[in-house]
Amino acid sequence: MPTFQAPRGMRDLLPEEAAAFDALQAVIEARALRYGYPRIATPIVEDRGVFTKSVGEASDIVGYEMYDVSLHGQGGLVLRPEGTAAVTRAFLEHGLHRAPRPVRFFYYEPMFRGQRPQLLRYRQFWQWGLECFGPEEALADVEIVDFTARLFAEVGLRSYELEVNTIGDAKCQPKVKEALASYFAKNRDALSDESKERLERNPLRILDSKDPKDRALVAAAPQMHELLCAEDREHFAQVIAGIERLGHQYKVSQTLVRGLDYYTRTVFEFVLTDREFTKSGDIAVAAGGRYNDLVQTLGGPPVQGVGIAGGVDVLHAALKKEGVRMGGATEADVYVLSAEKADGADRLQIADPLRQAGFNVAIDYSDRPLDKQLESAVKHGAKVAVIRGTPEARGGNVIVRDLVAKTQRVTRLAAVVTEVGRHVPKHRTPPLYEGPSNPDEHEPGAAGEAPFLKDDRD
RNA sequence: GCGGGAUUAGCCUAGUGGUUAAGGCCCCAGAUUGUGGAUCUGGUUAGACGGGUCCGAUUCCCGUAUCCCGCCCCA
Repeated sequence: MPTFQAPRGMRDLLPEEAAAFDALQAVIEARALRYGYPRIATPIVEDRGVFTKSVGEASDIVGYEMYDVSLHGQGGLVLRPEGTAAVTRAFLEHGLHRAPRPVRFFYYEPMFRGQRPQLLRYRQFWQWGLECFGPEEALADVEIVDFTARLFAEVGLRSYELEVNTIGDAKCQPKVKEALASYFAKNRDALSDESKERLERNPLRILDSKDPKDRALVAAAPQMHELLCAEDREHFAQVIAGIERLGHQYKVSQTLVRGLDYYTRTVFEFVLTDREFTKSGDIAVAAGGRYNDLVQTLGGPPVQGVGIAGGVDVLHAALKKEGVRMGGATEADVYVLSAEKADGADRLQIADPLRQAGFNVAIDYSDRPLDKQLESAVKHGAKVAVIRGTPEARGGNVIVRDLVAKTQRVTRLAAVVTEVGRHVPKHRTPPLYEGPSNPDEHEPGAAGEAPFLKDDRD
């Protein structure tokens, strides 16, 4: 029995799953770049205040879901429970509120919340996210929804639906809360105990209560959109028009509110609809919204923003359920074996040019009989065995054996790379630098277009 | 954080208040002085952890841990 185990709600990603997470990151990050959202990485640990100020003192995340971090008894630090506030902190710390707007970020990072683990709810979980600082235009909200819908289409997620709503801005939200609070206060006795508390803390949250008692009251409550200002309604109308124009399926839910205090106006959730995931209530695969006051809340100038966060663990599970394959091979294509004992250096020497050439090559370290080594190579998923040390594989020759076709040929050492290449693919090493090519190399008219137009003012 | 269920080897499953806890898969080795996934034989590995009841517990009870379900909340 293991003496240690991973902490509650935290798990290991074994190679296959880790590869899937890497693949998801690559796809999401590439798309983010295509939308103009470069990656930012912030520390896993942040000042507690970053979240208490932004997410809301009264929210559960801040209340009791944050992990304290201390060094030599010096506290005040927490494991970040979400990305938006952390990215906003970085945005301000580096003076990026003075950078050309909008300022856009993508992130893909683990988050930590001390919540009770449940289906697809972990204490350490991965989120991808987008943050856009600057624009007040509804277009930015629409683009983020568009990003997510097209991302899900690209990776093959089908069973989800999109819900959108608006909850008003700083001027308006207090009025909405007040109106709802007074309505629910009048019917206080009919509310669930939970909602009686919510009445004090955040009456908006009563709207998405699951309790049947509350739901009846909510159904008869004043409609959110009737309580909002004209500007909020207009902004929301533009969001809806944009989503519609792009042909994305959506549903307006006037009871959709979010648990984080910083949201203003637009809020949205992408919720899984597969039965396996709806058994236990809604599971969001991505959610976000507009946060027009967050930057100010954290001590910056008035800069509006909008963003989204998606659960990688959730997305991974949903895609798996839909039969989508993710991640590259985790096993070497080529195995180097030998019938000779204690010739490890020779095996490494054979492997080296193959590796240089881009093949994934593993070595059998043992002096076991050749049949054992072959069996082991097959069990490790190898497609090709390179065998040395047999009578025919001497004097500068090795055997290259196709383990799938069960055919082989004796090959000169100098030709091993070529021969192996007939059976398994080479893998490209990602470039260390992927910048613009030398502009001087560009030849005007090379693609058939006319040479650069001359500017008459010159 | 609150409530309910579960926990037998690396994995899946059986069984029992009483001597060496069973089987399958996996893993290791041998049959096969060396070309594989089969077969046969052998081997390693277990009742989450800590208490209690009892002559004796893996089996009954309690606590703790983890997982699952519901609530809260949320990606």
